[in-house]
Amino acid sequence: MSINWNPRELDVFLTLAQTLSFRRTAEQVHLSQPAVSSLIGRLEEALGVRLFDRTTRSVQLTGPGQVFVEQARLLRDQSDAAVQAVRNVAELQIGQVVLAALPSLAATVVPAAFARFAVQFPAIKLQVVDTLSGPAFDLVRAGQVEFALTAANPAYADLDYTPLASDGFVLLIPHSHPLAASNEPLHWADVVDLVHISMPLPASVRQYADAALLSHRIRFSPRYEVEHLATINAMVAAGLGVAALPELAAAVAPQAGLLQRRLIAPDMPRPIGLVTRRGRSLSPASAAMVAMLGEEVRRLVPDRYAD
Amino acid sequence: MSINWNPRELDVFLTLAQTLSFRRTAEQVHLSQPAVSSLIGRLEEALGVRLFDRTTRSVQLTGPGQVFVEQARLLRDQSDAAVQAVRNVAELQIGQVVLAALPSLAATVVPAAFARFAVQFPAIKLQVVDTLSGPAFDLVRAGQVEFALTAANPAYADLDYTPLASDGFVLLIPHSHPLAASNEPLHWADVVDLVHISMPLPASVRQYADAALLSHRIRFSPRYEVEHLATINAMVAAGLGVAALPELAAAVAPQAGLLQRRLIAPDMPRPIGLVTRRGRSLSPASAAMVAMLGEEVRRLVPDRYAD
DNA sequence: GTGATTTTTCAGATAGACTGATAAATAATA
DNA sequence: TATTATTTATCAGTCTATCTGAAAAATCAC
Repeated sequence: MSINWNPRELDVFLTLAQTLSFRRTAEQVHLSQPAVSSLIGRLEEALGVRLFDRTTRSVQLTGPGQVFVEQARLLRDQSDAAVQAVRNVAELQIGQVVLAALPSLAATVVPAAFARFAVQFPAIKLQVVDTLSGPAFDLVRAGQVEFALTAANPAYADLDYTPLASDGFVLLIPHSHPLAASNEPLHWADVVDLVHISMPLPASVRQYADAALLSHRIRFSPRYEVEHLATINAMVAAGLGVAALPELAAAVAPQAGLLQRRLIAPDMPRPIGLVTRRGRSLSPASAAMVAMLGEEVRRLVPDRYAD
Repeated sequence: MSINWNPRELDVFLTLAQTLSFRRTAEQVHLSQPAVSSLIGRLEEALGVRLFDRTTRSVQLTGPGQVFVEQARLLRDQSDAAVQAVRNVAELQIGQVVLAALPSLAATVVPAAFARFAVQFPAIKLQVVDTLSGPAFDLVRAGQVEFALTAANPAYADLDYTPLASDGFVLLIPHSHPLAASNEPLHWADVVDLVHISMPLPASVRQYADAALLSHRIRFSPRYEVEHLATINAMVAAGLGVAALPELAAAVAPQAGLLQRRLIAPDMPRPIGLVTRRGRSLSPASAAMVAMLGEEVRRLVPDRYAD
């Protein structure tokens, strides 16, 4: 049924249909004249139909030949369109990026990266799913997002994980605070007894901190508990107390008049990285987005613990 | 820009996209497995895009690969449609026949042939242009009809002419007429003095007869002149006289009770044949129609003068 | 680590397409 | 009518692209 032509053959056929001369066609398509003869002959044999009435002095399209001219034009256009469609994906002229990210990342590096990406590739649709670490892995595995920006999780060994940065704890203090004098890392033990402002217990940030500190036998009891990071920042700036937060959370609602000092002993780095389906390459659009996200993450949270 | 794919390659690609296994694809398309590998590799290189993410344990379509699946399906369908369209013309599933014919032929052999043709090839459109000999040649030359069924004309040497039959004169007589006794050809000289019924002078049939007889010094003066062949037949049948008509004209309105005897001395055969553009093959539909017309002509008017 | 399965790589074989030369056909010209 | 110019078809030889079979490399399961 199907014939084994290729676009080049169609091109030669269409050129002949236009010039009605084997010799001139041969010149135009950069083939010898016998090659054009046999190519048309093959096409006719494959179709089982004579496409040209020809003598040594005249070449004319037959009825079936005229029909095939229309069909060949359609085929050539379709062929070019197919290549173009694939190239468009490859060249970021079309496509989409769908990713999952932790709330703190979705509120910091993701908007920054999206803004830069949209300028460079305006035709790509962008979508971020704001979710916790566990569901982020599930979304990647189910193929609902192409990749996730989240904390490492050894429970999901069937997915690929590429570390980008480490999210350590910092102590948020006002400029005027005595601890603002130095830049050295602080020890938890030296600051737990200060007046702390934190989020309510159910918040993942708080869970994470409490659990980690507990394993180091440090009791952490903040005096103020407020719902929003912006409120914490404002209260710290107002001098009501200090706040121990993951670096990324501290960056969510930046405010003037605040300083950060790293908290160690224990150092509780949370490795932030890229989660993808194993053995599945990213779309060109996603690959470009990953590159930008990486830059933004490193700008905000230097990976002090890398290798 | 354009890639040198062919339908077979697309087929292999689509099979691989479905099976997601090089080995099984190779089996299905009857190729060795390395051949499938290199074929996909060539396709990827030509497109400049990776179509499959593959390890030795898994094969998955990439984003661009998915786009190309849709495009390849469209291309394959288009390719099949192209072949089908051409074959439909060739196999008389679609198409048209447009021919010119002399009035006497358009009223006799053409309807008979059309009737048979329409039964065998119901999808072909049929059209006949009822015209005189000169315009018939012009219509063929201008390409407005594909061929013409008409009398030979040496003035149009640039067109091909294929003789089919000869239209000689017959004398139409009633059964009861004394001349009905024999079947031998009659001599014009023996019948010009009978009571003749004919058409008016402007009619081509009459012009043709008068001119030919004049060149043989035979004076022809019919007593009755009527407009329609059917009327002539009826009058002859009623015993009002006889009628000298071309064989084909006599066949236009056949009537019971009439006999024909050939008229000779002079014998005035008008060669009836097929006129086509030189070096231009007929469409399959027209070729089939020509065959049927030939049969009908020969059935009605045996070519006594052929070769 | 071992074995089973699958894809990739490689070397050799082959079919099909291209080239150049030549033949055949046709129309114009003498 | 013969000759010439031009064009397409045919043919033999060469070459390239693709195929096959064997072996290597990679990956997962046990």
